[in-house]
Amino acid sequence: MASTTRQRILDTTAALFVRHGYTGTGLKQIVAAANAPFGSVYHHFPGGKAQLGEEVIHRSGRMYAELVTGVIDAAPDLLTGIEHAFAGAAAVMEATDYIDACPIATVALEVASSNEALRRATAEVFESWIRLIHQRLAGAGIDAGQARPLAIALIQLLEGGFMLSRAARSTEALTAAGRAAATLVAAALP
Amino acid sequence: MASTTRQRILDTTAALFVRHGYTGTGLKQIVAAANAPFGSVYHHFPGGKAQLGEEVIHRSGRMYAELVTGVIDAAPDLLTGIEHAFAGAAAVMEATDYIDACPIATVALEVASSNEALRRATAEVFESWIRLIHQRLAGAGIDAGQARPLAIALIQLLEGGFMLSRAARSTEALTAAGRAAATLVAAALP
DNA sequence: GGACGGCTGGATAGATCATTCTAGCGCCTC
DNA sequence: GAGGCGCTAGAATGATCTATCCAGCCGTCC
Repeated sequence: MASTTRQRILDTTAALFVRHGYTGTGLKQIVAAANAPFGSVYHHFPGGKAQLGEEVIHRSGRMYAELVTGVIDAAPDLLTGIEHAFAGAAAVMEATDYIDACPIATVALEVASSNEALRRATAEVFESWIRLIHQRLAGAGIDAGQARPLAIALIQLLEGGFMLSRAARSTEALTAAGRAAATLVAAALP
Repeated sequence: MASTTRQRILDTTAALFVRHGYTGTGLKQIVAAANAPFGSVYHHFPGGKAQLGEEVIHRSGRMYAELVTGVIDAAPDLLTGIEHAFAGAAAVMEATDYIDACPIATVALEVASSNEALRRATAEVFESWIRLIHQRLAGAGIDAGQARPLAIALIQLLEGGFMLSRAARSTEALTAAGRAAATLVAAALP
């Protein structure tokens, strides 16, 4: 029972969403990759692909938040923590052949104008990320008025960095994003 | 002959790509929206959906570059030009019910790991944008070593701003992106 | 005027999509 | 040991997808 069928479906779907997005990922493809029976999808997710997608978005959002905040909190100070996060993202991208980027970005853009439930799910994930970064910025002494827009900008740099890095198959964009992020944080620090 | 069938197909496909992405847009959907005969798609684009997609990416990339550089160059100085670009993007988003964002971002993420030809097309568009912004930064006196990574960061802020704005259906993210962009440019200016 | 070719209009094929349904396996409880 | 139920397994369905193919329209050029 190391992994239940349900968990395997969730994990596999998350991985396929990163590569091919929501509409580009088929249910048959999911069960084949997860070594799961087809019927189990509709047993565990009666709402079908939409419900599965929603759970994957929330789950991936939570897991990625833990990963990034873990990196930031492990650093001696906030600025180096931010730098580590971007450097780590670049390293993972290179190591995974420019596949393992943001787990929900592709889906977020795809569903923003076509699926209200999924759009809301991605919005909730982004908002939770903003809050987590905001906390850390405020904790480092950045004043309230600046902290939230700065948190948003940092996430945007990361997302944009993933986008350009994947397209160009190069870490240059993420390196540039990390540099810009460090500049912004350093300027806001008291 | 105000618009040829071929142009109408290209325009309509571009609009649908923004909303639903590459895999989410069907050929039948395109010809229906473009009021074009089905056979014309394969007459004008013998390579099928892939060729059509590639042309749309390059075409949209060129048009959007003209739009943004037009806004920047019309401003009295670079810094206000950048600010106008972000403010304009936010205004367009709000006016179009959070649909008209970056014309190639959705497709770029979708095809990055699944369609090499299209991935390369998006990479070429991003690279051309980087060069256009780079020129203007260098022209304003920002030194060569800083100008390129800064150009990349600005594009990333815009792309990330679009992503978060569309998801949240709010201009907050684009406003924050514009503020961060202005901070970065101001810090780099001599 | 007749022929040719670019373009249109749509039927058709073959694959794949999400979804539903039915049957049966295996474990847990009484 | 018997009954019930969570879960598995896959067939069947109808819609939709890309792509091919062919017949006909219409302007242009011989």
